[in-house]
Amino acid sequence: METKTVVTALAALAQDSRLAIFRALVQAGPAGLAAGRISELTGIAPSSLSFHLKELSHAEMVSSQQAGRFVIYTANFSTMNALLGFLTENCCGGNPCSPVCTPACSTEKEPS
Amino acid sequence: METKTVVTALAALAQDSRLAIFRALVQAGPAGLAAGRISELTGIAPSSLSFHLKELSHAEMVSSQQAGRFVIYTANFSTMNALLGFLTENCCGGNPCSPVCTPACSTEKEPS
DNA sequence: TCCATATTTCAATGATATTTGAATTATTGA
DNA sequence: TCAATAATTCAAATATCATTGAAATATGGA
Repeated sequence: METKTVVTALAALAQDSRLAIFRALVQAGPAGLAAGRISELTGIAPSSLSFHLKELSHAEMVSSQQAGRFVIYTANFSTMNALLGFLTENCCGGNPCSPVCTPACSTEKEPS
Repeated sequence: METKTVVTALAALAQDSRLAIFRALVQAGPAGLAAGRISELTGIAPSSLSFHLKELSHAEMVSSQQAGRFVIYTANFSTMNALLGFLTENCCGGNPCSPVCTPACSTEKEPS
């Protein structure tokens, strides 16, 4: 993972609303959540939510797919794990560090 | 670790200059680096560096100590580990996908 | 003491981020 | 088709962040 990508991913998570969104999606698992449901769960206004989801998408922290009238968002576990990998290697190097989930959390589909 | 603290820590690392500073300090290990040395290594101007070091300090990602004319900065590994702990917990904890957590780093240093 | 070095602070500027509400696009069902 | 629902886009306002250079603080050595 390049540092530019890492900074983008970190910045995506380094914000109250977006961390809340991402956590909700992680909890929801591979099934994901519709945008409106995320709005309900987090109390973020739709237009603001759209803005943040776009940020998270751009950072490839979440994926989305249209389902009828709904847009379903899912946490992108592979990016999350790559980020964790980078942080563990580069920011924990040569020091005692905690166990990390290596591949784990595989999503059903991988839109690329 | 509270989410407010997490956001602060993530925001501290979510910036080119600060990620570079932090990585340099991680590489330097417990001995740390003087501010001027960090400036040399990263090419960040002193006043800008001070600003970023303050951000990192405020997020408790680095610690500092006066040593004569120099101020020595060191990476704060405990905060980093706490951050990784939070992120892995939220990545793999209590969600539908069965987590398979394995220790990513042994006690010995591995060449990367 | 005086001067050079190391670092921080400050104010000003420019650049990004965030939120809001209104307007827009797209889909479903009657 | 029309009306209702789901979500996004847009522009404007506000807030926060990052960089710069000059000035200030502090330490060590001649």
